[in-house]
Amino acid sequence: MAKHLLIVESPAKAKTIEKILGSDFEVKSCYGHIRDLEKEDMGIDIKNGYKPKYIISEDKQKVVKELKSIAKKSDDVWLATDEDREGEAISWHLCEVLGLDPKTTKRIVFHEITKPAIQKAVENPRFVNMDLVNAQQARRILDRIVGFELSPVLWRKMSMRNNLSAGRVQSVAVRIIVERERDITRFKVNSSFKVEAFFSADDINKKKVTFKADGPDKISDVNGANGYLEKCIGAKYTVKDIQVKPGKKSPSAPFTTSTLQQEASRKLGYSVSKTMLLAQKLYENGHITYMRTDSVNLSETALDASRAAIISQYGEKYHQQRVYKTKSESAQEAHEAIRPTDMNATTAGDADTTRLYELIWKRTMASQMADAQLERTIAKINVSTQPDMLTATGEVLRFDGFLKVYSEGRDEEDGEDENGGLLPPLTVGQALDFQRMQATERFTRPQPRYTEASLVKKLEELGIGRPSTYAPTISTIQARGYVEKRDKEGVKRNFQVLTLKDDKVTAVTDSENFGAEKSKLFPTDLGMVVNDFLREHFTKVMDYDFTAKIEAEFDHIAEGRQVWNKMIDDFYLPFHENVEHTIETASRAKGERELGVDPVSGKPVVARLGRFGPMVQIGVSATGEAAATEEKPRFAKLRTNQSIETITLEEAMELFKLPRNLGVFEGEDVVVNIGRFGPYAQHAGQFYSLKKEMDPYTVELIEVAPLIEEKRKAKAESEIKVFEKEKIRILKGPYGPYIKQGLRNYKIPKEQAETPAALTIEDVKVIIEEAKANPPKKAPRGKKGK
DNA sequence: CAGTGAGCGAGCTTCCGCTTGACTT
Repeated sequence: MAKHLLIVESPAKAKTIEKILGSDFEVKSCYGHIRDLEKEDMGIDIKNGYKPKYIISEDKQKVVKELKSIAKKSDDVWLATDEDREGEAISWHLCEVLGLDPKTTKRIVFHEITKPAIQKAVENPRFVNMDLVNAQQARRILDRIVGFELSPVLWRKMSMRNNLSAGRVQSVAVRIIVERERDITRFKVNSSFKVEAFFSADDINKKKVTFKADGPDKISDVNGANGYLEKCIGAKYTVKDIQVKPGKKSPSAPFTTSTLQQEASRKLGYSVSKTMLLAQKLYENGHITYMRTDSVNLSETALDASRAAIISQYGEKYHQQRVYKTKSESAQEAHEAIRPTDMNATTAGDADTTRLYELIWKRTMASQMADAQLERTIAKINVSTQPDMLTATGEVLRFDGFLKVYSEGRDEEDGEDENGGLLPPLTVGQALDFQRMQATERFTRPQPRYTEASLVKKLEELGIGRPSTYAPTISTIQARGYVEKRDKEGVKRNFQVLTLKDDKVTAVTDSENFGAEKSKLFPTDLGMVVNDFLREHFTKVMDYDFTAKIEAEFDHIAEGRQVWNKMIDDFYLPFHENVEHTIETASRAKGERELGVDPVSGKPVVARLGRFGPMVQIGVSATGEAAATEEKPRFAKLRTNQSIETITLEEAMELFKLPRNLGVFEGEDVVVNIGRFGPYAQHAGQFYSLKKEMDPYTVELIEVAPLIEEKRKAKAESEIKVFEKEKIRILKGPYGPYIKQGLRNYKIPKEQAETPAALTIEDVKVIIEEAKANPPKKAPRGKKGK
């Protein structure tokens, strides 16, 4: 029997540490927080100094019971939760629950799971730091107050749905998305002309190659561009000056949670939650260190291992030991950076997991490798008819260094500044062989919409959220319907190109597809209306630096310079008064916007958020007695990519043209409309998707009728048996026969699936009953309890 | 993939951070 019980947060860590410590210690995990504020009355006794009321979380009952029984049998208990605010609080909660005295119970900390680190920790135990615990309690209580007081305000003041929420982190995340969207809407596109000249020259092997030189500053309009090219007709081009400058590139720091999510998104196209899921697997299988971290630090053992791997694979000159410092002020650095546990392992699990592992491996290697050495050549070219010179730039890699294994991906925001590759050898005074010059119209671009990963980057910069909450926060704002992840189709745009060749300037109009985006975050109308409401009434909490400000106060509490419930009191009194005042005075938020008047009836047309989502409306809703006499207003739902903020009167009027009744086919009306999945026709209770070339606004019955017949035929072929009265059908599916009742499908048990036509209605009912009795449970993420 | 859209009001919803399962197709 082990003498000491040592408790850590993560079970995967427990296993490793037990091996290191040997049989004197039994190492168990508590799986994170074991207690939380109860939900009734916010779990805070506000009148009594904000005394928190904790309960053991339902999903931790079992864990706590087990820890209690082992603790009883052990000589003593050691607390080895993470060394940060949350970890300290977990240790204190463990003391409370296991009946330990925080003043005497041994508390140890380490930042890496290596033998020397753990042994050193065991030799230097301390006790629970109550100041730090109080800082955590203040954090927890403030978040509960903000979340549980603001959300109910939304329930009362929003016209839509009832699972709305607001919080210190999520509401600011939504604000970031909303403001970027409005920047894009407001953005004024400017165009200008960029001049490029093409020359040919001999390369080192006396072969002719073409190289490019850039013209002077951008020219603002087509006349200017034309004038510039005209002036160059017949000009002589000579090399005036050549400069060669050395340069270097350095590797990035090893991965933190946030940078891993960004790179996996840019290079592998993984969503933030996919990255975390795969990283969790890698961690549990012992391939990488802990994946929720804000530290860029590598342990001594990791430095040694990567040095050995670099030297053996690439040689001594590729190695350069580096120590990185965290830029983020909010970092708590309880763990190491994310790195492989074994630098010699190359694969780990299935293809997707291995790709993520390789990314981590390469990034870790590169972080300990030498700089890449560059040589940049800048040649100035004189134009005999112009005062300004052209510039040709070339870049050559002299030593690849860390680029041998890894180069970091780039966000679109970083812009396009590609340098040409190699320039042919040039000498000062050399006359150049001119081929052509062209002035191309280019357009300014607004900032791109956020991806999940670039939103995480922004949140981290603002110090909002923690590594363990980035992925859940992004899920929450989508689940609440504030933000949508979707693609945007590009639009065709024309641009002009002027070309000077053979002493003649010619102009052509070319076209490009622009503005196409994939998997970007768009605010919904609900998101924008909620955001505006919160910004108007709760300015302080919605400030980008609100978190930073309160974090500074939590630090004061942690240093023992401030009393935690005094800090909460200072926040709560004005905040709560603001909540009460808003409930009393603010009107319901609808985001209403007048678009103009209906040209036919002369009635006003408005766009607003209705009870069932964004809509446009002709005419004003009348209430009371007037309602009986006045003509009712007409309503139309907005399409998926329309917004009440940007929809025009013309677009709104289009919406009222649908649904269209095309006439009668086989005794039933055919109605076309645009639904959630695109344009469709409805006939005799069935839905038929329209073909791409069919426009729901103009399509005629003659075109739609064959579609219905064709689909119906295909359907009949897949039908095995139909029970008309019960509206149940047995159908042929790709995985075998199945039963369809309304929208729901039921699998047919194996034995019966062989002769589906033999099934009676009684058999079918039994199958459905049984399927309903054992419903396939869907596990809602993060939901616990009933 | 419908239409619904005002207001009444029972009974519901909600936060952030720390950890993993246990579910199907």
